[in-house]
Amino acid sequence: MAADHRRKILSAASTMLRERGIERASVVDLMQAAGLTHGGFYRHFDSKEALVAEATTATFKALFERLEGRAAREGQQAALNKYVAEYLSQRHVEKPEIGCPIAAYGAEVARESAVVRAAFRDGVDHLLKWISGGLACRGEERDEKANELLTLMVGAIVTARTMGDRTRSREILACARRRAESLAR
Amino acid sequence: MAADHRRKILSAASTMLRERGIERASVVDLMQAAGLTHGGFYRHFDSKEALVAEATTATFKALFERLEGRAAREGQQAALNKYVAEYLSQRHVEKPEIGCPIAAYGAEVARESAVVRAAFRDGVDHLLKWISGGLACRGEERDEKANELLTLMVGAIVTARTMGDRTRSREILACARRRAESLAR
DNA sequence: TGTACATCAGTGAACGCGCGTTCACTGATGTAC
DNA sequence: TGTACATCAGTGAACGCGCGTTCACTGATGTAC
Repeated sequence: MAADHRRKILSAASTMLRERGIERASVVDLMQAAGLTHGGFYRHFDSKEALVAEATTATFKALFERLEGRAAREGQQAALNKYVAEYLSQRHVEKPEIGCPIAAYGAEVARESAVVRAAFRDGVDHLLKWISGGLACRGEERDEKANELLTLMVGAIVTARTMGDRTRSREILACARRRAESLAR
Repeated sequence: MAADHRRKILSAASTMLRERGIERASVVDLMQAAGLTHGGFYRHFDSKEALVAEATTATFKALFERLEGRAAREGQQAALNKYVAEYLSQRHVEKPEIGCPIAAYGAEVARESAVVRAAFRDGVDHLLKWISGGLACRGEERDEKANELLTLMVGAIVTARTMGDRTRSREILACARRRAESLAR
């Protein structure tokens, strides 16, 4: 029961952090979204900061489970291509709450405590490794391409989200997709 | 005197917004940084929101003045190359307060009011046009390259800042720089 | 140029509000015999 | 299997704090004659 509630809080946090950012995701709202009252929060987590770190880890973990499941079924290259296509979509621009945490609150993380930054960094590291594993080439070039690809994807979503305008954000996505395809093939 | 103070508030806001993000840049701290007490704020601006919009416009304006000054002196292509080199530098990763507002608080802007989003969008639009003007190629390809270049730059800084680790952020910058050079030549 | 008055920038205390966090309490869960 | 007790998750009121904003007041600036 308690463990179940803990999972619910983490899941609500995972969503709300990406939707609202760290600062605007309050403990009260979070607990309400998990179907609880705010007082019980500290039975599960030492502080909001600790929750943010753990929820970030959980968000990345859920992503990797999806990615690795796909890779096992369809192969690494196909899984990477699907991930890139999903990432560079209008849907991702409009639904930060189910999307990439780097694009959603990466900029905020730089101003957070060491615990949060460490959780985030581990996620980014792992993601880079996974992307690298799905690329056709070998050696150093592979890591370089993975860096460029992630950079391009994050930048495209952040920039597209600032535009509001669908036409402009579609253009930005289309340009990123073109380059991503040439990197991933 | 009053106009001078107004300018000082805008300048302090321009810096502090990039350093701390929108939420964490409080009116009290802002006014103190401008050498004033917080009470007088509302003689100059209707609300914090109005200030954020105007400060964003001012930040972009200052950027364009620098860029266009350089372009007049050294030519558009040279000015673009210099801008890209400055942007994709370790210094930019470590000093958000004097850097690009898109990388610093672009992700936050998506959650702000229409006034703030409009100010931001105008800045991004203008920046894309300026980048496009500095590229060697012509026509549609030029706009596409400008989109990809800005996307790459924003993504590199956001991602590098989440890493904390200098070695990793340097790698990310180096990869982005390599691609940027091939786009800008 | 000098005087009288209106305007308005700036001060600092105060406002209500939402935040993260604490705490006394309730009641359910789980352990010991 | 049943009873007694300890543990602990969850509630909801309350805490101090910093936020954006307001306001009565002060004093400097600027205009009118």
